[in-house]
Amino acid sequence: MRRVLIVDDDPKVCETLDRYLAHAGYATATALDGAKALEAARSFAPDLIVLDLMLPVFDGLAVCRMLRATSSVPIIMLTAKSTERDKLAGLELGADDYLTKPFSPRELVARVEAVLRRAAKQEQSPCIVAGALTIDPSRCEVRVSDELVTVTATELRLLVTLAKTPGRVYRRDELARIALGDDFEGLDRTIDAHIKNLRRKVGAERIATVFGIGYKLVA
Amino acid sequence: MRRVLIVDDDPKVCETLDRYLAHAGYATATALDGAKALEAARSFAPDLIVLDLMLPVFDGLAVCRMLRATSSVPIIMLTAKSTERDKLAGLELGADDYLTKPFSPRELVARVEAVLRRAAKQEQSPCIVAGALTIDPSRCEVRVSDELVTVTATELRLLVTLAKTPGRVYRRDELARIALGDDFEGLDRTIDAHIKNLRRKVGAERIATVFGIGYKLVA
DNA sequence: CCCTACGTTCATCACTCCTTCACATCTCCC
DNA sequence: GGGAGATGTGAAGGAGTGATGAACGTAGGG
Repeated sequence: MRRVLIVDDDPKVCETLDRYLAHAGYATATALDGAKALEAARSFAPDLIVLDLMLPVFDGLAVCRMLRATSSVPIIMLTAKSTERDKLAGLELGADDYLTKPFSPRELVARVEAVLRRAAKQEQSPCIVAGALTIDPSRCEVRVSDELVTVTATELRLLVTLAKTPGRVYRRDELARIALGDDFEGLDRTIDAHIKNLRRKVGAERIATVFGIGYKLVA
Repeated sequence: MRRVLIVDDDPKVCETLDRYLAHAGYATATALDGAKALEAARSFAPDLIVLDLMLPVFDGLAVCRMLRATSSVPIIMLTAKSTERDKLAGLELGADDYLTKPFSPRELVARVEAVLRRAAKQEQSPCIVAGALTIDPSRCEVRVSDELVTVTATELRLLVTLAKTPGRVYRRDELARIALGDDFEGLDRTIDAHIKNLRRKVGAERIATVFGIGYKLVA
């Protein structure tokens, strides 16, 4: 369940938004001023923050700036001022969206969903890129110069290990421990077999043998 | 035909609005106080509610709040007070629009149509499209190249999960947690059974098995 | 109350792919 | 260049994984 932190100095507004978001299936927390907001951002670890511009202690812009210093959590700013200038200032500081009061809570829910959807799309790219190789563990896919090749789960783990530090030499027992599990009891030659299969799929020239030691990915 | 519930403590106002809305082609019902309004909201199942702020038994804000706890039916608030503050309170509580008395009945009809148009637009948008698949969770419908297929609630949740990020591989336990609930204690093989049924309905080629890991929707 | 639809489980079959082996090939060192 | 050891490779076996149809239990509706 996605978590939303609501920051507004008006308890009534907090309560209303809280109820709407909870009803829409979100886990929620509220904070009434900037200091509490920063604390809650740490302790509650929200997936998204709804942040009012006018706040006691620290104002919304300050909170936004401080959050952005350490985190990239999506932020939706609420503001009573509707001039272009304010919109710009909010967006420049890293808000993902903003809403001008008054607004219907339903619209907020829609924005929250839109922003989370956008964020989720961005987040799904912990692809490992090494030369012509692009490895996407979350999709279990490997691309060689944009050509899609299918690899098995074991081959993928092996390739990811090698690709995280291209050029570094891994001994067979290291590779076995990482790709086949700490408790692997088989022969080192098993790794050879997997390397053979990987070479056939990604191109033999990309995986180098270091005689007497192990294998490495060519940089 | 769209259904509109009119809530006002003044029978004359009710009658006037009723006549105008009926003439504009709406099915109507009226309620004279907050309690009757809540009951009518259940029994009449309106597509939209016109709600006066000043009411006996429960006032308009209370009614709005109670309705919103369980429903997202569009609400237009009527009020004699015209200060910004009241506008804010109404919108924050979930009204979709508001009208300050006195107003012309014709204007109300226009607002009703605008709000219903907006609501219709929002409602039809959460379709998830992935390749030839179109999934409409709110209608529990799935289309495969415009061919309508019926799926069960569980199959739908499973398909929605997969379709939100096509290509991403989901482990069985992830799918079970999302589609069957956090507290699901059953076997992973249950997912297999649902996947089998889904494949039969949407086409086996659209759901790929990732050996040793789980399933994914082909992009 | 029965019936239907659905979710879950089980047993069985089919398949993938990990592992091993045997032999060929290569590297290094003498 | 020759030998010993290390690595490459194709094939085969088998453990583990997935697919499938049927059976069971249950909840909801007529």
